[in-house]
Amino acid sequence: MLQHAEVSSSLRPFAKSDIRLDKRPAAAPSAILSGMPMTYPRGSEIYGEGEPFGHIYQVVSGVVRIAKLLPDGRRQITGFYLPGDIFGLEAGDVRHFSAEAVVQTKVVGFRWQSLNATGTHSISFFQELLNVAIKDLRHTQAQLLVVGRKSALERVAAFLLEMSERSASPDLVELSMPRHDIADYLGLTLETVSRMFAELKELKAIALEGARRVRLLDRDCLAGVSTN
Amino acid sequence: MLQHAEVSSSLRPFAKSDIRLDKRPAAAPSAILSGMPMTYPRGSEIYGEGEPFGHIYQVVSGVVRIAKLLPDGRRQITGFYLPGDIFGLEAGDVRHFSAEAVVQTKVVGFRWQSLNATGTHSISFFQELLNVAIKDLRHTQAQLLVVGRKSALERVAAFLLEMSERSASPDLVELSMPRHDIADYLGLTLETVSRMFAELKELKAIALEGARRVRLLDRDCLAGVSTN
DNA sequence: CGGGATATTGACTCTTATCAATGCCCGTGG
DNA sequence: CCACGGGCATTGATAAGAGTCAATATCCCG
Repeated sequence: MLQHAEVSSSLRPFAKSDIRLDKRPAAAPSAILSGMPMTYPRGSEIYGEGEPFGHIYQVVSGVVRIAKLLPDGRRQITGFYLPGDIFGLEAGDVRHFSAEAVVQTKVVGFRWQSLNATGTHSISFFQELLNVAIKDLRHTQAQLLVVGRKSALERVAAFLLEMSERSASPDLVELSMPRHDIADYLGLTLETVSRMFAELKELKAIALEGARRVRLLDRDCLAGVSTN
Repeated sequence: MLQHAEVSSSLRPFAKSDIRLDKRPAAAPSAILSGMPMTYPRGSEIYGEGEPFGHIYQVVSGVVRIAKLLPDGRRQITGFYLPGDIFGLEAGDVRHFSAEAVVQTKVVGFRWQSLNATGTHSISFFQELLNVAIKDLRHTQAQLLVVGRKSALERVAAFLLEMSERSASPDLVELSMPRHDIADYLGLTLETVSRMFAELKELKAIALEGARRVRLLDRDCLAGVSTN
């Protein structure tokens, strides 16, 4: 196996050797892409803002976050991508956002150039890709409503419901991301996120089984709090 | 002419007769769509959340806002669409957001069903549509950063720079939307928007020539305030 | 040009950010 | 197996920014 000896601690910068090109192609959870899988360690960058645009990706396992930074370090995460999700579409030739692995993550990447070459793919392929982009757009617009118009408690409740809907076990949600990432997704601070978790606990809407494992006790309460 | 006798005041609901189906097809500013133009009076709905998805549109003249409401009336505007812009793409068969004319607005609409019929259009048509969706996605992601992470003053400065870039006369920007719409686009209240305009005036970054006409005096100052 | 919508400004409140201290988990090594 | 250590999370006290309510002022829309 190409497995390297040591995975870095989360503070050391990642070397190229940390990113593993897997030997065998693996079937992706959903069918529209196949390609050479790559494995990224927790916290590593898949691509960065300003880099040339070359590939689009599908998550095989793990979680990816798409984010943008302001010069002073403030960060907004625009979305989390789970197994089966496609990310990395660009309209121009340069990346406008960065993509990072939240935990150790396997993705399959595909050269845009070859996908885009006329003759290689049918109209239905581009219709499918158009659908992916439109759904992503819809999600980002919905998130804009959450961030622009909801209170801190409503945002956290909405986040938990979103993660629950996308989870294999809707009543016991594994949050693979730290509080800081949740905060940067919701436009809050990590302290406020923590306080809102505590408040939802008092409302008996959730129970925490360790910081990253949330049991949803009262989905109706959560939905009411979230103001859908 | 099909012009109806009276256009409503902004509080009365719009009748179907308020929406004018123009007699002659008009060339759209950009080339990928052509169709029957429709004219909507100021404040009227082009489509509403929950309605079936039938058409996509291109703005010919005027301004369109895309918005979503919470049950209690809070509203988030996700974007303003100017002449040449395409809006109204959906992934499913139902509208997730509403579209309204900010001022009297002319659009051309196209049946999605016929656009989407195989054989009617080439791959490059769908590639072009994919580009439209991706650019819209990028814009919404950027707006999420503005709303999630910037201060009120930064948001208003960013808004003015955005409108300036999209304006025919970049130094004298015509804002066709009221303060309330700007607030709902930026995730603020109209009072705060008004105060931030006043603050930018004190900084000599802008001058107001009536509430809807903004002269940009110091673009560098605006860009500095906006923290790009 | 007239009047109702729209915008500005002010006083005060409240939510959330900030700064700071403590606690807890989990992985690591003895 | 347990103790240790370090990132991560929680909790508390205070401050700051934006919201709310309210009273004019101004502007455009017809």
